[in-house]
Amino acid sequence: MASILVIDGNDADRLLICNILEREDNNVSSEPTGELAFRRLRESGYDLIVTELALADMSGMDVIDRVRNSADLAAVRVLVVSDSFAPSEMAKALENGADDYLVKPIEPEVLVARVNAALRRPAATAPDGYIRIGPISLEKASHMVQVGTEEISLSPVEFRLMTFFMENPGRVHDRQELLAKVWRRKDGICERTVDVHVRRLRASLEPYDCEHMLKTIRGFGYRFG
Amino acid sequence: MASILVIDGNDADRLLICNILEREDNNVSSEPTGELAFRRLRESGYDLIVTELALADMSGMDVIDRVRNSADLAAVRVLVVSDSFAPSEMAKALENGADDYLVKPIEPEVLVARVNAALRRPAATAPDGYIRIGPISLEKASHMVQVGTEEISLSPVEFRLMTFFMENPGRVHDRQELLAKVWRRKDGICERTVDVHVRRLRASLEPYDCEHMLKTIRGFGYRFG
DNA sequence: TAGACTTCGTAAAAATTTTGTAATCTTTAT
DNA sequence: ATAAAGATTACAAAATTTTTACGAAGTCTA
Repeated sequence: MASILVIDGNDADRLLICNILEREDNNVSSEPTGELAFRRLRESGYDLIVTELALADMSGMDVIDRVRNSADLAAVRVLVVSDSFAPSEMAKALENGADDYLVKPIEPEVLVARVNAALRRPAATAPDGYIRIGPISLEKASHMVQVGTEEISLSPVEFRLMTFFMENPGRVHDRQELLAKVWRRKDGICERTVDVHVRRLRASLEPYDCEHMLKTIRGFGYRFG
Repeated sequence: MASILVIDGNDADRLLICNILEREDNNVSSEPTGELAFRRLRESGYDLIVTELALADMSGMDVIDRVRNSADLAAVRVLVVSDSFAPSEMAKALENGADDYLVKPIEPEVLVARVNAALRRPAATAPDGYIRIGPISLEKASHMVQVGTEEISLSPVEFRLMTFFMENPGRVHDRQELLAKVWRRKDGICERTVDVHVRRLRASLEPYDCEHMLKTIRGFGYRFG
């Protein structure tokens, strides 16, 4: 179940969109204007925003910009809905960082498919590579990992492993996959090595009671999140 | 500059797509059939594939599946192009892991915008394998089973058994069938073992009053749903 | 450049969980 | 009431993961 925020000044459209998404078991809220929407975004976390392009107080383009330029909203997907099918407008929205662009009238099946596709994709990381999951935040550029407000120091392999987990949270990764994606080699390293590094990562998280975020899925591998 | 592979049996369309993408400074190759395309994929790396849905030797859907199920092609984006605008077809393609779905005739500006957007985003992932029956939901990707809102933890065999039941609900399965499909062996294990595992599964569901979903069909086997 | 320190992969012991079976109750159908 | 089928329980072997330890290789510093 995903948290979705719908922004549309047109009451009928807004309700329609909300209804469709609620039927799919999502946690849906909605606002008619950009300002109200951002107030809501500040209060609680959302996975995805569906926004009309022509809002009363700002353009959907502004919504994209503000979301994409805010580090803690980097993971939020933005779907733009527009009355007009103008290729140049679509191009601009997508270039600015929208995840998709739909044209009204809304086809329920299409909306659902596009929303789910956007949600299924791994979360985009901000340009500076800032990722945040729960109390843990990681910045690729500065090679920094924080738990809560404290910085923890990780070795190179540990950092890459942590990055991989944070970029792909919530799914199981078997040891082979981790060796391939984190160690960048399919063979030559024994699988137990992964265990040891997971152990070391957990040890780093332990002082902050976060070691439970790295779960063992017996018989398969590990899952973070 | 991105490496792009265009797959389309229709020569005119294929050339058109190639032309549009080449104008954008991409490194474009093309093939008319799926087999030739995969031979090429094996030889050199690509960032993105644009494939027609109806190929001569395989469906575009097969292209998606093969790409998504191959670890070394995980980062490749797949854009599907189709003659027909059928919401259900689009939904299926996106669900299977396509990154986007375009409808012919191709609008150059739209194609370019969609391609660039797909390249900018992280690649879509293989389908989740999310199943939901009544209050129970199961997600293969995360290896997670929830009853209502609570996560329950299952052992490997229990998870496989649960998955099998949820993928084949409402049907009776005799013990031989379960041993063959869940245990992947026809012999060597006594039938009573199934009983024990069913018991364990029920025990996990019991706290949520869901054990009745796993019914005993006396003389035949078990049925879930 | 030597020495101190860190990191990394492996191996092996220890701890833990899983799993198949057998033995013993319970239930059901006739 | 009785036999057949299923449910429970307990248990020990097997499989898997965790933890510890260690030497080689790489880095940094003085």
